[in-house]
Amino acid sequence: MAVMDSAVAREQALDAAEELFYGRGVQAVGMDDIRGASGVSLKRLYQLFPAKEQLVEAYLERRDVRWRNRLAAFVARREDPRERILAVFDWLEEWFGEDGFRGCAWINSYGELGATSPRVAAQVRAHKDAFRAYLAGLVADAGLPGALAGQLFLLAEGAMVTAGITGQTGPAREAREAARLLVRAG
Amino acid sequence: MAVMDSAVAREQALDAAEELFYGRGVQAVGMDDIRGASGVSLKRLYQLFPAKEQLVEAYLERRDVRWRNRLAAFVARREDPRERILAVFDWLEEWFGEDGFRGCAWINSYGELGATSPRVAAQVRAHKDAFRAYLAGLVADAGLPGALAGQLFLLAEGAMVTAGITGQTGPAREAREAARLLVRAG
DNA sequence: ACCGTAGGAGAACGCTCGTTCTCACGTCAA
DNA sequence: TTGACGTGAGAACGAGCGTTCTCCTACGGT
Repeated sequence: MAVMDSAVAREQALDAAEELFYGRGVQAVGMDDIRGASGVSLKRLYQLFPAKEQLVEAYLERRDVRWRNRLAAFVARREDPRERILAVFDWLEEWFGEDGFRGCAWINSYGELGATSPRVAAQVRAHKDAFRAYLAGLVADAGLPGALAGQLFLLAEGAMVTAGITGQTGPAREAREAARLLVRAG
Repeated sequence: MAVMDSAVAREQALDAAEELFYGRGVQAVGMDDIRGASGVSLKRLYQLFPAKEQLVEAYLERRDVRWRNRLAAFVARREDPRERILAVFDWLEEWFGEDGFRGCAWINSYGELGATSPRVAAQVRAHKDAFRAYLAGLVADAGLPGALAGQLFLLAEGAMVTAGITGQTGPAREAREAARLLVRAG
């Protein structure tokens, strides 16, 4: 492969890392697999990410930004504050239906590495906190009681985990219906 | 260690497997760790479980039986059918508060091995199906609409995952409150 | 044109770990 | 007593993989 700008190589490495780590699990993917899929040489990889764990962290961080941006962009298309809350679950359904969907990357990573890598565990907690805070914002904007946010969060987490395990999109609709009832009750 | 009955050795191996696999993750625990913690020699271990994957399967299967029995025994103490539904979440709170709680063993195992071990993935699905069916039974006994079972299931899964990641018991109470509202609405 | 440097390909190193093998010992049947 | 057998302790084997090193090529500045 020809000489390549560092920023480009970094993105290609992260593209490969995301596809492989998410699809097969972190531990099942070697640095050599990343090289093969990205075309970035091992030497370059280790210049950009001095150890595999740092590549994992960078993968989770980039995915976190993208994931939350995609969600927020989808939700922002709705006007009504209560509709926005339900739109979260509509977006989950879209996500669950994508090719290669294999559950929540953070939940999976936590199961794989949470017990052995404090840094990954902290990143998972940060991601989930950010998602919960986002939901709390939507709930506040709709003038609904704060306790609702935690309940919606649990529904969304349950849907992610269940969709990941079963490979079906149905959990998103079930969660949406439960959310609708809770919003109405709130 | 003295000569040991096979059944006893098997239980000791599974005791060690459960403690270590659950506490540290499957991949972070070697067969030698199992030997050290159980006192069962490697030769014996491989007689009882011809490969590590079979030890993992036996661990998940024994834990599945015990987990569901514990839950059912706790719930059965309540008389009122609707109270029984809420008791599921009371039991979750107890479970989350136990020493060494580190989330749902099946969700964690799925994150770790779901992509690489079809047998483990199938066991996770079977466990979750059984839990969902149990909830559906409680819902039917209470004369509530069947759709409620899926919603309660998602709340419970969300609570497990969130309690595992945060190490707190609060998600059980949040899920219980949401369940109470959904039961009342149903 | 020439040299210093960066980069790519891939071999090599060292460690971990699943699995098997060796060997010595104790037990029990004949 | 003897010898076949099962067992425990632990060495050994072989593969996988994170990480580093070697060697060679190509390019950029002077």
